[in-house]
Amino acid sequence: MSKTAQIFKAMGEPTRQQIIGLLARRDMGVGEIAGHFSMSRPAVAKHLALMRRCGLLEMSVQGREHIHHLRRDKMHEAGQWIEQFSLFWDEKLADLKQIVESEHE
Amino acid sequence: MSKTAQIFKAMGEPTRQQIIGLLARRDMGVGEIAGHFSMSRPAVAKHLALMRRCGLLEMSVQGREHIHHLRRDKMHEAGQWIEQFSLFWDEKLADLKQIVESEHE
DNA sequence: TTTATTAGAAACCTTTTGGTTTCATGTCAA
DNA sequence: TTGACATGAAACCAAAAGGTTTCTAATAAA
Repeated sequence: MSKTAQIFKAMGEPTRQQIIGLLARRDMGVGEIAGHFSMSRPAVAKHLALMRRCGLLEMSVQGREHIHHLRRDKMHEAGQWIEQFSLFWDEKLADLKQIVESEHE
Repeated sequence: MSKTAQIFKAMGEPTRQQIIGLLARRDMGVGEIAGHFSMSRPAVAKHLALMRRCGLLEMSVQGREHIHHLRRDKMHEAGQWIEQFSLFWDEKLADLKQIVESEHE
């Protein structure tokens, strides 16, 4: 599976989207993150592990806390995959069409 | 599940990413799309149905063919969800910090 | 009006996913 | 050093996902 597919899969789940929302504000340990959800801490920990595996999160051990940090650059990478297919190229192709047509005037 | 989560889930699977790649070039019927894969046509049809349900694809019946069309605007919408958390805000917050600090000079 | 083509629907199967509980480990603090 | 705290790991479970085959329904073409 491609790198972007993994990141999209990571972002395509409500709990993980909320985790992104939390970590966008500031870095947090596993316990604090889990505190925002009604599910068990191990459940949240598994989401974090998945997000780490695809590079979306980074972890640093500080004493007994495992601080998680959002890799915004990885999110941006996924965003660029989208833009590759997005409206952008429609416009570029329309421009190109115009250029080619104007050459025949 | 949020709209964007559904779209990310749709884009977070290799086969569906390839389908996006195909439909980015031109609209296609189910059979032609399935022709690009080694799996059965019903399997591909199920992927298409999922992508339609979340609004990523649009279908129009032309005779006995069901033509599928990529909704680039929906992709772009998902892209905007990403940018909301992306590098953008880091810069904005840095700017804001500078403004606040300069007011105390 | 048969026959071939194009596709959706249903039933079924296996693997993955998202959750649980329980247990083990490392770290801080009394 | 003993106990409380923060976390990971493992075993387990139900539901969802991704695939298959078979059957049915339209439409086009002979």
